[in-house]
Amino acid sequence: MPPSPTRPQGRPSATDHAAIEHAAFRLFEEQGFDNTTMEQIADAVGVGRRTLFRYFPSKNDIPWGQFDESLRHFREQLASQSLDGTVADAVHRCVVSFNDFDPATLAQHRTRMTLILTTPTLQAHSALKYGAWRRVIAEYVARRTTAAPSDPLPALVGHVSLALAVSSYQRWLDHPELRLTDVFEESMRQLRTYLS
Amino acid sequence: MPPSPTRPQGRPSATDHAAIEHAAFRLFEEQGFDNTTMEQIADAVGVGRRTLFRYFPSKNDIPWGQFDESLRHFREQLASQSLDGTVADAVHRCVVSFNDFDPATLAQHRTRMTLILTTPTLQAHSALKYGAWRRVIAEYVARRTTAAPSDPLPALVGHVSLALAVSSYQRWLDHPELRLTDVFEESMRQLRTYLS
DNA sequence: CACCTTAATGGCACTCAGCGCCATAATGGA
DNA sequence: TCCATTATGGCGCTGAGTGCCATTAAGGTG
Repeated sequence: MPPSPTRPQGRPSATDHAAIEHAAFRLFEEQGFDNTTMEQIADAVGVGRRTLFRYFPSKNDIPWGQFDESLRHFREQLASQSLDGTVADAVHRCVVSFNDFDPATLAQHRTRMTLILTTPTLQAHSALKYGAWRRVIAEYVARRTTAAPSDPLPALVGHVSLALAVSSYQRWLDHPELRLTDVFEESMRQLRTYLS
Repeated sequence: MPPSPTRPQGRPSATDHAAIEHAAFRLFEEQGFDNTTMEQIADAVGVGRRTLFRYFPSKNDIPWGQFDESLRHFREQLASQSLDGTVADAVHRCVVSFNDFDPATLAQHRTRMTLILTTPTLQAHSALKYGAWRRVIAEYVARRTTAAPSDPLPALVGHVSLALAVSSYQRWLDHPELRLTDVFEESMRQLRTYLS
């Protein structure tokens, strides 16, 4: 027997993250995020409201999809950076690559980010998501600089990297003709110019 | 008759922002922010729950006090900057001065910021407050650089200034012996070093 | 086939933030 | 005394989120 994708045991799942996301985004687009209730999403998926909360800890987390898992990749990519260049270059490379999406999924990503960046409720929630992202960077910088725990640099780099990323995204959403990674590079250049 | 502080007319207020803040902070400290209900605060103030929502649009806004009003000062101070220096210097000066508090109110300010920066619920809500703060900076930069509305620099400067401010605050909260304005300066120096 | 274990579902009831509605209270003025 | 003005606060509702628990749908074992 081939060790088939073992269905462990127990009652099979009635849905999955992708199906919920799909139904939810359709409703968000039709009625807006705040006007869509978890009950409506549950009905659209064909599942109980209670079950939704087992897949996403909150309604605000639905637009973020598998963000938390993607942080693991981000962490690993940072860890595998060569130690030759500067810390700033390594961080910048990984931040850009973290946001370099397959053209096939780009449209979906644009929809996602538009929702997140234009809905106040989600703007607020994103602070928590961003916090986890910043922490990944801060941990890397701390390791690379063998900084004391109280060294302010790691946290600062996390915050500034986020600042660059979010303002790049805002520009990218306004200008669909630009490539996201190019916008990142341009923002970085602008910041360097501004500060000198 | 001296034009006495005209009490306009109508039923007098039963409380004010300061009294609510005071009662709320006491409860937040005793039980934590999330475990404190609006009803408890209302009882402590001696006022109806419904009335609280006329003074603060949400529970999350209570720790921010009169932040929205202070943005007006911030805007005016930026507007009154000399045009001699660089935009970066003007922004930096105003950001530092915005966070230069009277020693008498410093302890209160530290309590406030500790609460905001360590409570996840409030971290999330702060994104909305920060957004308004960033907009003030972005508007100033746009004016000073006569930027096209699509110019990315104003938004970028807003984001990066915020990044500096928040990481400075985190450091200041960890190190009570430091002066907040000094921490700002140090963060700015560190950023310049990091990027060059 | 009956039975057990495992794991997911989903209903129910509850708390709490927030909001719309509106009757009521407390003031100054005519 | 009556009126206009303005704040209060009670009531009832919606909707997110949670704890609890009975139920369902598998796989495995004798």
